[in-house]
Amino acid sequence: MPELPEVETVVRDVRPQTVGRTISKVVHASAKMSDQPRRELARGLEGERILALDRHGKWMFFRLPRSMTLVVHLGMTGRLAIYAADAPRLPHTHVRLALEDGRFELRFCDPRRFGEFGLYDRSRFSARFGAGKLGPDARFVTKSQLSQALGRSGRNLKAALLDQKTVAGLGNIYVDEALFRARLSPRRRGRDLSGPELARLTAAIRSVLRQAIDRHGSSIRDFLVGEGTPGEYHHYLQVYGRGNQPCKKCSTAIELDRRIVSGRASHFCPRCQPDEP
DNA sequence: AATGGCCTGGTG
DNA sequence: CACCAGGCCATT
Repeated sequence: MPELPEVETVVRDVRPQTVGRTISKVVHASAKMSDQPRRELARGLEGERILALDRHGKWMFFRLPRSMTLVVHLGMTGRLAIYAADAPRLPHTHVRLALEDGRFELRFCDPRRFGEFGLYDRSRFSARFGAGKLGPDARFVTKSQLSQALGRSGRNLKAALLDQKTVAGLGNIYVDEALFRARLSPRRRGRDLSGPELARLTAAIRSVLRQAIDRHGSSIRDFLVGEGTPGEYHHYLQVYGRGNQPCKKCSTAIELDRRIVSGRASHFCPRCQPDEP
């Protein structure tokens, strides 16, 4: 569930407390979380200064010296935050990194373990995240980038936009919200969109993400930031999670369809988002 | 391009 | 007890 706005919220929370600081000790790293044992993480991280924290889509990249990168993905249930070293630990806290004199720790907690916490060198990083692996970041995607990515796709919009190679950062919530705002059916094919429709989709993606970031993301289920402050954007969702409820624009019942992308719930207004242009 | 598996907490 | 949440990768 953490999508781009939630990850951006975490980045803004964690960045001032990590960038420029040194990782003094890998206090704990659970074996089940990654294929890298604690001693391997310790060898790569201890004594290193965090040079920058970047985000691309839902991925977080802590830049370290010598082209090393600490990669963090929150999966569905991941949480990343700074805590006092003596603060009680959440269940399923898989990694704890002591910073500077050890009074504070960066902790990674992930009950469902869909997330990732791993150290990459330059070659492993580019093999995984290099050219063509991730699409442009959704926050500032342009119409021409979307046109490039969708222009020849025979898949429907819902599937194409969920694919991180098309555009990076959208998940089930914000795809449904962006399509509603763009008045496009999730069943439409990418290659069938007109110029004005592509422009609408571009603007919808950017504006829904900007507004969600302004509200610190959506806190449905278990997403919380830092000390546990919830985001507020779930109060502004127009279609996600509103199956059978009236559309906020036209009062038609919002549809919930699991066949558009199998296994995924798609929420949309059949009147505001018609299948034919 | 479509599907299954990973994983576990919460709900009916 | 069955099922659902779902991002991402591997497989078909």
